[in-house]
Formats: sequence, C-alpha cells, structure tokens
Amino acid sequence: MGIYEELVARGLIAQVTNEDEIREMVNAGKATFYIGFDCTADSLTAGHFMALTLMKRLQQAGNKPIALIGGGTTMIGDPSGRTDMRKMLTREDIDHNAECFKRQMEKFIEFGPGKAIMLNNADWLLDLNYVELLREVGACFSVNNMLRAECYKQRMEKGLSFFEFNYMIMQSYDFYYLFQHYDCNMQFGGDDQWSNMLGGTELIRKKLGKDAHAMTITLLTDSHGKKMGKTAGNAVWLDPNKTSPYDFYQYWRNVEDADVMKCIRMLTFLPLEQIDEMAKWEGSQLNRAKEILAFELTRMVHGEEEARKAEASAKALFAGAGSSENMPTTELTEADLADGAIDVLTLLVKTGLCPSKSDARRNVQQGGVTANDQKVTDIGATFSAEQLKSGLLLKRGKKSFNKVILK
RNA sequence: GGGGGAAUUCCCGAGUGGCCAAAGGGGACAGACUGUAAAUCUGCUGGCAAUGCCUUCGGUGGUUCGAAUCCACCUUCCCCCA
Repeated sequence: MGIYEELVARGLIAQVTNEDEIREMVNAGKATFYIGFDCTADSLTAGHFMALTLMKRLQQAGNKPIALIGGGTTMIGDPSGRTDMRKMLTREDIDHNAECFKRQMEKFIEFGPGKAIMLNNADWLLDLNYVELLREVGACFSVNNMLRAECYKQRMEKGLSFFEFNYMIMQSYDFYYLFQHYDCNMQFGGDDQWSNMLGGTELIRKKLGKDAHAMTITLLTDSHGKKMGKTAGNAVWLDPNKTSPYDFYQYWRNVEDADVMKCIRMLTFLPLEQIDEMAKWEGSQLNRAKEILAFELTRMVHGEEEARKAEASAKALFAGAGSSENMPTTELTEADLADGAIDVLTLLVKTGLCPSKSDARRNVQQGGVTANDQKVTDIGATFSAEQLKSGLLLKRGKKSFNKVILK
C-alpha cells in the first residue's frame, strides 16, 4: 500500500486537483509540498496538529515538506468561512506568534538540510509593490470567479471588505513564489482552503504554463457536523500553558462514541490493521478506544511522560485507582485562613474551580461539590487547618477537581 | 455623495419611561440516568458583606423623582439609490 492509499484509507483526503498524478508523485516521494499556517494566535491548535501529522506521514514516504509560516498573510487574515472580519493584528503580535509556531513545529517535523524547510511569507509578501503586483498577477484573477467562491458565501450577506478580499491573491502568490524558488509542486491545506489553493494552481498555469497540484485534508468534524478541537468556542491548544496536558488528554478521552474511531484513524499513527480490529468494539468497550486515542495524542504532543501522568490522574479520579500525585494542586498558607479555617465558597474560587462565589454557591446548592468524596451540602461549610494539612480533594461536578494542601 | 435602518447579558434575540439583572431560544454549568459517551428529564446562568446593595443594554453628555427605553453629539455596521 502506498502512502496515498493509506491517506485515503484513513479518510484524510477531501479534494484533489488530479488524483492520478498526485498518487503517482506522492507514492514515489517526488512531491515538494507546502502547508501554510497563519499565525493568528500564540499557539498551534488541535486543528493544526492534523496538518502536521499529514506533513509527517508524507515526509516519512520520502516527500519534502515546506512549513510556511504566514507572517505576511496574517497581516490580512483569511475571510474563508467566517462571518466577520478578523481582528487586525500588529506586526509585533504576528512576529511573536510566528516564533511560537516555529518552536512548536520543530517538535513534530524534522527540519534541516535535506529534510523539511520552514519559510515565512513575510519575507516576500511584505515587500510587494502594489502597482507592480497588480500588473504582475492581478490580471490573472477574475473577480467574477472570486465572488462565486464558496468560502465567501457567508460574507456576501454580511459584507466583505476589499482588504480581506485580497487574501486569496496573497495565498496564490505564495504558491507561485514557492513553485518558482523552491520547486514546490503541491499545496496541502484544510478543506476550507480549497478556493484559495486553486487560486494558486491557476496562477501558476496562467503565468508559467505549468501544472501544480493541490490537495485538501478532510476537516475533522464530529457526528453533529461541528468542527472538532474546540471546547465552548475555545481552541484546544498544543501549548501546555494554554491547555494543560491533562485537559488535552481529557478532551480526547471525552469524544463521543460515534467519533472515536474516526479520530484514531485520522490522527494517530497506529497501523491500519490494528485500527480495523478496534473498529469492531462497541458500547462501553469504546472507552478503551478513547483511552488509546487520548494517550496516543497526548504522547505525540506532550511526550510520553506527560501522557502517563495525565492517564494516571484520570484513573485516580474516575476509577479510584492510581496516584493523586500529578493532580492540579493549590497550596494555601496560614494567610489564606480566617480563624484557622476556610469556607467552601472561598476555596472553590481560590482553586479556580469556580469563577466567582456566586457560581460556587450555585454549585454547592445543586449538589455538585464534594470534598474527599463527601458531598458538601451547606454553603457555609468550613475546613479546618488540620483537615487541609492532610490534603483535601475538592471536586466540582464530575470532571473538575483540585487537590488543596496547607503549607 | 443622497436616503433608510441597526448596536441589548457568552451567542441569537425580545423589550420603546417605573412591574428590568432584562422574555424566549442556543450554548455553558450542575443534578438524575449512564460507560468520564450520546439521547432524555430537572435545575441553573452579572457580582457582592445577599429578604438588601452594586455594576450592565455601542460611547459621551443631557431631559426626568426615575432611562435599555426620550433628546443631542460621536463611533461602528447593514440596506437602498448614485
């Protein structure tokens, strides 16, 4: 089985410009491909992670990856699929984000001579001259076609500024530039990038009379059609300071039954035969699959040790086995106590389990708070210094918890 | 350039002088049922020294005993005409 067939079997490929040519090229390890990453935040997300695994898979098959950091394109911001304009970022923010991206990527992909290369489109986009650019490539773009692009659909109702409208031209220019300077013959990206990517292949054809290819990765959606990798509107970050390894583990441990196997197939590097075997599991057996998914991904992103810790904490909390050593812990000092004790509400806020005392009160009243597995029913309950010294396991709901110790 | 409309809590969206911390829905959170799943049902959803007090309806000022609601100016956005 070639790498192309494997990608298909894993459900990773959404659209391609020319299947036969791409299959042959990729299987023979002849592709030099790029994936662009716009640095809109200071950490990569679970969504980017899938793109990185794809880079790795293709690299392992002998193809040459280019990771393109969007220091230039982020100055504009991709309007694809969005209902409103992105916040404009400053040059400093973008540079900072680009640095963060770089560091995270280096953990996954091997860069260096003969291996993958990393470029930043700020290096060529920011120096472009407006009139020259219009004369060079502007004539190759049909506004009529651009307006028809699926990715602008929502914006045709809410409004699209000329500023953002140019994003497609910038991205197309990237491909055109990489094709000429780095022999880059293929572009990968999320499926929402399809229009932008075709802009590039068309530009290359029109300007150079040559064929370049494009291929999109299936967007990872759950069984309700929602994008995965988000919790309540917040991204699942790869930076351990923004999403702790434990939370990262829990995110994948909690995917719905209907989505586990899809995630394992698309995101992990487990052999397909093993995955096919697991696909037979059903009902509560799927919990085992979820553990494997969560462990594998946490291991890839945060390393073996962090993955084990996350797993151990989860077992300690949910299965009553394993150690509580690695649990999130809050240390108190005498200064936090009033009259040698502290009340539940204050404690819930101090540990970060609740954002405010009002919220803490509601949680206690609804029976969602336990201390050392004893339900707390009184909002006025207090804990003495003696109780705290030996360690107190405070839980809010089933999944949020914190160990409290008095120093 | 001319004309019309809009901005409300996490999101959508009602509210057009006091009965408004603000309907309804979504989401989030908690409980029941479970398998750390889904579906379903229930509760809950600004803050605090809590039968009360404080902050919030794009911004700034004003009218009024009292303003999300009325007036003026400003900001942003949308629609129609050019």
